[in-house]
Amino acid sequence: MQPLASVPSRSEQVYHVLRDSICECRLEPGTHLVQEDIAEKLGVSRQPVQQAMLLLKSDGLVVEQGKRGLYVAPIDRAGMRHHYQIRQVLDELAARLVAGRVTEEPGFGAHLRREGTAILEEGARARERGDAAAMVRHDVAFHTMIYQLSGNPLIAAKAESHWLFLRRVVIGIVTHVGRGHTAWVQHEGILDALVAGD
Amino acid sequence: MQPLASVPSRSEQVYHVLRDSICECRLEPGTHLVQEDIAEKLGVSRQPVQQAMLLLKSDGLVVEQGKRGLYVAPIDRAGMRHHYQIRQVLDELAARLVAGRVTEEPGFGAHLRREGTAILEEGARARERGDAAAMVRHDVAFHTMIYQLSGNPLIAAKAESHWLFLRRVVIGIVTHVGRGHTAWVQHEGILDALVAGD
DNA sequence: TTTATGAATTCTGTATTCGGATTTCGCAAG
DNA sequence: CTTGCGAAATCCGAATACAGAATTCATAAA
Repeated sequence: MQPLASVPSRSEQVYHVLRDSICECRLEPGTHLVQEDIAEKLGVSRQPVQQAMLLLKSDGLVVEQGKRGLYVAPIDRAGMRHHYQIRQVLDELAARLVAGRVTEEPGFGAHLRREGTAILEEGARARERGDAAAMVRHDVAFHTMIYQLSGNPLIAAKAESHWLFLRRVVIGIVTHVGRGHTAWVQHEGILDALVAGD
Repeated sequence: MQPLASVPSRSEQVYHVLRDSICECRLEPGTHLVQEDIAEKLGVSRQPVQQAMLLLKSDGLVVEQGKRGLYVAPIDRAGMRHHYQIRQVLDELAARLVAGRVTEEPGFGAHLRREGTAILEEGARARERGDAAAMVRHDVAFHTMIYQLSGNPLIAAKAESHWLFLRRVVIGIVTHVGRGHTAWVQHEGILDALVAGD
C-alpha cells in the first residue's frame, strides 16, 4: 500500500507554476518578480508566493540583487557549462549503478530493455513529427528512467535540479541546430551498453 | 569592491540554527518539530520558522509524515551510502577540474600547494590534540577548498548539501573507530597528485 | 543645469489572526 | 476488552495587518 496522495498546498502550486514559467522562458531572465503582482495574478495572498520564492532562490532559479528584490536568474554560458558538468557525472554514476544491477540481479536487464525501448520508440515518433518539445520531454524521460533504476533516489532529485536549467536552453538547441538526431542514436547505444552490463 | 554584507533575515537565522542542530545531532532523528515551540524557543514568530522548515524539507533534513507534521529525518545506512556516492563523484569531478587548471594556468599549482598545506597542518594539529570535531571541520575544509578551486561554484553548493548529512555520522566514526589517521594520509596524497596535475 | 533634501511610494520581512483539518481523549455500547 | 462516536485540543496553512528600509520623485537651492 502507498500513502494516498494529498492535495498540494498553495505554496507548492505557486512554486511549480513559477518554476515552469522560468524554465520555459515564459518569464524571461532578468524579470523583476514582485510578490504582490504574482499573488494577484495567481489569486492567492502574498504568503504562499513568498515561500515559493524562497525555494526558487535556493534552487538558484531566481537571484536577489541586494535589497532590490528578486530577479529571474540570467542564462549565462559559464553557468550552463557548470550545470552540464555536474549532470554529466551524475549520469555516469547512474549508468554505472544500473550496469551493476544488470549483472547482479537476474531479470533486471530485460526490465531495463523493455522500459528503455518504450521511451525510445515514443521519442522516435516525436522526432518524425518534428515536435521539438516532445523530443526534449522524452529525452529527459530517458535520463530520468536511468536515474530511477540506479537504485539511488538522490540522483534523480539532484539531476532534476540541473535539468531545470538545461531545459531553458535545450529546446532552443534542438529546434535551431537540429542536433536531435545524434542524441537519439547515442541513447540507443547507451541502452544497449547498459543491458549488456556496461 | 564587494557588495557589503547585509544582516541575515530571521528566516535565514532560524534555518541555520535548525540546520546545525540537526547535523550535529542535538536534534535527534525522529524528533517532532512543532512550529510554535521552535518559534517560542528562538524568540520569533511562527512565520520565519515555517519558512525555514520549508527549506529544510527541500534539503531533505526533515521529512513530513502525512499530515502529522515534520520530523527530523532518520539516519539510515542506505541513505548515507547514497549521499556518499554522489559526494564521491562530485569530489572526482572537482579534482579533475583542479588538476586541469594546474596544468593550464601557471602559478596555480603553487597557489594550491600553499592553501592545501595550510589546511593540512591545521588538521594535523587538531589530530595531535585528539579534537575529533576540529578534525572533521578541517576535513571538510580540505574538500571545500578543492571545490572552490575547481572553478565550478555549483560543485561546492551541491557537495555541501551532502556533507550536511555525512557530518551527522562522520563525527561518530572518527571518534569511535579512530579512522582519522588514514584520511589525512590520503589527503596528503591527493594534494600531491593534484599539484602534479593528477 | 545640476545638486541637495525631504516627502511619498513601493516593496519586503515579520507578526498576528483566522479557518480548517487532524489527532486525542473520554465515555458509552457491543 | 475492543469498538464507535463526539467534544476538546492541537497544529498547520493562508490571509491580513504592521513596521521598516529603499527607491522615486518633486521641489528648492546653488
